[in-house]
Amino acid sequence: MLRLSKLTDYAVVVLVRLSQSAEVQTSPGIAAATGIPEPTVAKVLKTLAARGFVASQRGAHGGYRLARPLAGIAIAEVIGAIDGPIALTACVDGANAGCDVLQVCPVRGRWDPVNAAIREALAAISLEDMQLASVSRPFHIVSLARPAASTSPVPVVE
Amino acid sequence: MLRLSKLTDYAVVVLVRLSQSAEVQTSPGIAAATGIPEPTVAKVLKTLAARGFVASQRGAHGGYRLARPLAGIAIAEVIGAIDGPIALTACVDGANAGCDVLQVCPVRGRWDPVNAAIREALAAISLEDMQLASVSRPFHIVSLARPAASTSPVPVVE
DNA sequence: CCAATCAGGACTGCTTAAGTCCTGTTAGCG
DNA sequence: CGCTAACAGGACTTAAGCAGTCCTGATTGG
Repeated sequence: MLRLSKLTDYAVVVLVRLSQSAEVQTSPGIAAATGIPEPTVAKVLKTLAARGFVASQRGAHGGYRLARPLAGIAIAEVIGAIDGPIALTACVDGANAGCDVLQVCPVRGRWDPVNAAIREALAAISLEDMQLASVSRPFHIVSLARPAASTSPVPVVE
Repeated sequence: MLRLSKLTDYAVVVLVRLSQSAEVQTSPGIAAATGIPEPTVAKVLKTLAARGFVASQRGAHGGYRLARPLAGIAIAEVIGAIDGPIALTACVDGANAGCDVLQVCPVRGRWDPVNAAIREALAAISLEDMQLASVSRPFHIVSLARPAASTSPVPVVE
């Protein structure tokens, strides 16, 4: 499915949430605001803090705040921080030892341009872009992969 | 990791292999040539046949052959056929009912431009492109995600 | 008629991510 | 000075998805 991990999705949600206030916010507070389970929020925030996306304040009345503006954070960075390097197959990134079909694989290493293309596409979109899209447009998911199956009525929030 | 399923990787290998001969090729033969386990090759081929990428000939002396030229097959198509639609998160493609944080999620549906960007990138690369790259360039995997950690000595094939 | 081959599905084991919990450290406040 | 609120960091458990295998049936050439 070319699936992204949920943690990365959560990270984006949390970062956008943090951007909505200059004050420090606690992980329980963010959990309540986003609906994401508190331990999971804490886990994501710790990772984000370790990677320098957010700054933490320990002790009573502590919490987290953004360390960098949303506009300066590319999706690719968040994915790289949470999910690891962007690489579609295990063949790349030097871990070739585990590939049994290496000797005869006709496309080995050829995913590189594909990976590069995806990386570029993800580097060109910042979190602010996603947030702006959220404001300017309502919620429509048609014209994507599937021809708008629309199984369930989607509640549009303006 | 933004990982692609192995089956998709296999599908690409198998398709490229099929392109190297106009004759029908049996799944055991392809398995032997590619190093991929035979049942897995058969599984991939069945899917590819169902999606119209390859044509099958049943009975004795049967086998598979390409139904379309490599140049006309985009990576995105193969991924879509094997892995399902290209969508990074479960929020898209109409399956919104399962998202618990839907009501408060500030970026819901905002992955759409990201998905679209990736889809475009993958639609622009054909299997022939990957094959050509394989011919024109040797095997070097550096200058990718990681700064060439080179934990294990990678055998460079010139 | 027999053997080779594809078609299609069901089933199982494994890998990996998601989620939870525990312990330690830091900082404000009474 | 002690208590409490909050982050830091890791270990652990569970669950889901996928890879891989196998079985039965249908088709076709010799």
